[in-house]
Amino acid sequence: MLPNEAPRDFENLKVLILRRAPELPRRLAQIATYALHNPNEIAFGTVASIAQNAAVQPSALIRFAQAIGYQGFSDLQEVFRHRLRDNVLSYDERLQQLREHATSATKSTLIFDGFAEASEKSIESLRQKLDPAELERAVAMLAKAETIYLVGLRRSFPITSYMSYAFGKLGIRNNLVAAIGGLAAEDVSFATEKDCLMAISFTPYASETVALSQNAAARNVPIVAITDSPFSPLAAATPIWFEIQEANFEGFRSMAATLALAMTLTIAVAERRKI
Amino acid sequence: MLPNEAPRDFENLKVLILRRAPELPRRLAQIATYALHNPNEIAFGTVASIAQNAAVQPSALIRFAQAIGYQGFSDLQEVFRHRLRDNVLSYDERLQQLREHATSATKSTLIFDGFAEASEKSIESLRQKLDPAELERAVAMLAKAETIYLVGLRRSFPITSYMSYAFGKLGIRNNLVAAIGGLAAEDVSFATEKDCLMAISFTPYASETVALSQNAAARNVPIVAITDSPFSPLAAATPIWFEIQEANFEGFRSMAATLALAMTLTIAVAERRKI
DNA sequence: CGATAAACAGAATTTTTATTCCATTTTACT
DNA sequence: AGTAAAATGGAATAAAAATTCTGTTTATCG
Repeated sequence: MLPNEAPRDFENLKVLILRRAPELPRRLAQIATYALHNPNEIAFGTVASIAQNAAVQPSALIRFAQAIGYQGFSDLQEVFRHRLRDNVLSYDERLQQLREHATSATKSTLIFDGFAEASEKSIESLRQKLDPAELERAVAMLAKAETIYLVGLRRSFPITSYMSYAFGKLGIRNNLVAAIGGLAAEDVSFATEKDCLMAISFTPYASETVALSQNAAARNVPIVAITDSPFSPLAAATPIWFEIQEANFEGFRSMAATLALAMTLTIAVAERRKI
Repeated sequence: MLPNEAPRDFENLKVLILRRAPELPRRLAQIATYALHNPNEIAFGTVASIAQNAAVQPSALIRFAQAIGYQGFSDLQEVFRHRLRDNVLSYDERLQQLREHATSATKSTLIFDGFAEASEKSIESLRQKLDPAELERAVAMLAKAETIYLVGLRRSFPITSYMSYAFGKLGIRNNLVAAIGGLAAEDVSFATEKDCLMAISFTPYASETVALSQNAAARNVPIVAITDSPFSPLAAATPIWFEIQEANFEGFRSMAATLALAMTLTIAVAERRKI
């Protein structure tokens, strides 16, 4: 072992682990991966608890620590703890710090800060406005559906595609309506009163989304909508809808709040179904 | 002592300590002050070390913890530690907190709160870790590309599809690689050294994404990657990559930080091109 | 394919750490 | 000021945790 192994700060430790990992035995390499993935777990856990979570023997943790140059696991753990000791501030403290500093060096980080802040604002604002009763009704309606049809184009497509992925994972039948070659209309025409349509659209409202929703509404297909204004054509056509006003940065709207709501609906529906 | 003392979250604990401090015996009040001033010390120290720093006897710490309603010092310490973990409060903890506050809420809003919190934490954590120089390099590389190839499957697909939409709006030539019918490989095989590949993948890494990236790397196509660990196969194959560890709620990872970074890259590239 | 060394799991042991107990001091009250 | 109750310090004990050790398995090399 070379001199000056066993760094006392986290950054160098990370480098060390990365460098040594490939040449470590299987089980120890597994621990290396786990450690970088779950630094907080290492910082707070006990040898026994970490061993359990990482699916290794307690003794392997000590061997790992010693293999990369520490005296024992506790010695290594110190470094993980140290990182949290001075660095991590509470939320409020961090936000505070940010406003005071605003030391974004480059143009790119300015942009990132802008989006980060827009995201946080959007989520905070939705959190305050979101009506629990409305949410419950939407969840109930979606949970009852045989098939959930997901309609969202352009800006909204990432959201519906996420929902489709998550519903799929959760074993909930869904149909991601993709407007390729104008076939969208046919997809949705299969929807019945026993299904449910989830429509997402923001200004300027994509005409297909609006048309599909109105068509579905006319055929008594239940609809849940996410949109950005009570004047949206989606709101007009739909008894259950959520208003989300995303904060924007330089004209580019965040999507954080919409995404959070989409995830909520997805999981809540799955939970509801389980009962 | 009223029922339901002993909060499990730091915010309420702070309130409790402040409320009880005036009526506590001298030595215990001293500990109360010390605890509020040195939360990290409480979180990481041992009874003996904290006692020394706070100039009290070890037993006083246990008495303090019990006096404000905890079973022992370790029980109290848990709360101080929890604050530093980036784990979002779980269901149970939220329900608990709710009972303490006597606020009415539905299951769905609990889920929403969970995702909102996870999103905020993820973004904050990325904000701290994001390296401006790395970001600049990524932007420069993407800005130079004739065509930007976007690769991301499953969980990552919403992100790449958003980027594709935004790039399109901004008049930046891009190619959203969709792995439909195994055609993805052909798409990317057109990429040359003058283009750039943007690859996004998280555990468990989609094999197509990894294969495409490696293939592109072998042909000297510049690559920018977003992934969740230095051990990720994407990190190995790529000189420029970003590590994002999204906080999760009940096992479902937020995507807020990834999305914010994606938006940043998109806009920053457009800005760079304008010059 | 067999021998040797490395890696490993799990139990045993040692060390560290939290908690309890009790004698002494301080405080509050008459 | 005297007494009872509460608070405190510090040692003793109990609990928990880290580390070491040993027999067994797995990999490596001839």
